[in-house]
Amino acid sequence: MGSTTDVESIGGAAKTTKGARRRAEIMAAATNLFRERGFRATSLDDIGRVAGVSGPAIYRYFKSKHELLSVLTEEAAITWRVTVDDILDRNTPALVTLESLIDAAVVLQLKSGNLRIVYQQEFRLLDEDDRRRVARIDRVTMAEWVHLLCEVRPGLTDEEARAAVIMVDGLLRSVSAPHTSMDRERLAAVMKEMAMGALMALGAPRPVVVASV
Amino acid sequence: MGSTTDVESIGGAAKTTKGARRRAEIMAAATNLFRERGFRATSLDDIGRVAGVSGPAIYRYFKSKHELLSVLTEEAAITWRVTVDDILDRNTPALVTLESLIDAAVVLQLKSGNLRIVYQQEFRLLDEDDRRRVARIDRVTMAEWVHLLCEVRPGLTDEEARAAVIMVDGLLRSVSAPHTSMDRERLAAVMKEMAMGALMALGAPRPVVVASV
DNA sequence: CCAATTTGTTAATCTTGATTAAACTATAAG
DNA sequence: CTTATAGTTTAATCAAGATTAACAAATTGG
Repeated sequence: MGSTTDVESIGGAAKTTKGARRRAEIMAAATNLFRERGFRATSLDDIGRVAGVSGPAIYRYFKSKHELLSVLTEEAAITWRVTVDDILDRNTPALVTLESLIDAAVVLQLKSGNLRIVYQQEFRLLDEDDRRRVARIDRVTMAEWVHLLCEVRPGLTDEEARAAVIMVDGLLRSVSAPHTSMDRERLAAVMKEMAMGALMALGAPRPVVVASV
Repeated sequence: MGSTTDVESIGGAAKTTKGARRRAEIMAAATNLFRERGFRATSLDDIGRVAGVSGPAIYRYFKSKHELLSVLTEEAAITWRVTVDDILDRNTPALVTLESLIDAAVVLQLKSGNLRIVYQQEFRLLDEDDRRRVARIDRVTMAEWVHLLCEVRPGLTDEEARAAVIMVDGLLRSVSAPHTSMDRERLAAVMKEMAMGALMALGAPRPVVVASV
């Protein structure tokens, strides 16, 4: 299946480099529009218009509007999964690993926040099969997080750790860079502080603050 | 404004008690369906079916499907605003007030999580006017939070505090009770710990944990 | 019990938007 | 230059679903 192609098609056309570029444009346009208006409120014509192509041309790249969504969500899930695996492979001490995960989550959120939000908000619209496939990817990622968190905060039950991970995910996901005038660095720092703060506060005695700044 | 009516109509029919009950059923059905499938993916027939009435009957209570959404989101915004105002009126010390706010947010999330999520996810589908109206309510609530947080964590800029509030909101909102097997009490405790932990970690020296449990 | 009003129902409309068809252009291999 | 193949376009389809219309049941004040 390998070739001179830039981006291997996950499930569409795009053999040539130009085709791959066009495909990417469509995905980018779709991501932003889905984010702004939602999947059902976005028409293929809308997507085409933004991607600089009009309407049904999208069918050259995706079997259906639905598949477009499916590819996007799968991409989001895989990206995150790969990132997590990568960090876990480093075999650093648990706390360090946890920090790395949060750093990575922050970076990803600031870089591809739109995709992540589309993933979260439109997941429910996937059909049974797609949902199952994507959920399977996520399940593994979640299990890793839970395991790690239980190591760092012994005393947490699995259920509690799972809830905690969901909440930290929600915390980070609620940030969209364009919404603030803060510079990226500062925003990233705040995100990390809060995420770590939330996790470390868990099941611990109320931490003693030595001094306030 | 009080009367023999159960629920004051914000903008529809429902003069009689029975009418009010029916109206409430429709709103409840809509809330749950919007939450599960999203506004556009939910048809009026779907809503009617769940509310025990069929299809276009809903027009007796709401001018349009759109108004139904608008009423729901406004209700969510107002409920939260009233709760916040109530707590602020107590004039307790800043830190206590902050804790009370979080307690209230947790309770509200566990009681009306669906409505809150619909509010967040479908806000973007409101038309200009509705959006503005609801946003105005929210702006005030947000300002109060930011003010309070700046008092508790001096050194934070307004922008930072605003981002922090958004993140804590995201943290809490990501919890849906049915998703976990934990009992309510425990879940609420975890939510509070994490929310407070996230906020208190902000702009503070890394807190020193005296002992882990 | 009766006319007015409120609630509902089912059978049209009408629009929007996904998907297909049919026909056309660019382009790369020969 | 010629042809097969991508890549596109515009003009049909077709279905779903929000409104509306035209009626019917029921509730209410008298």
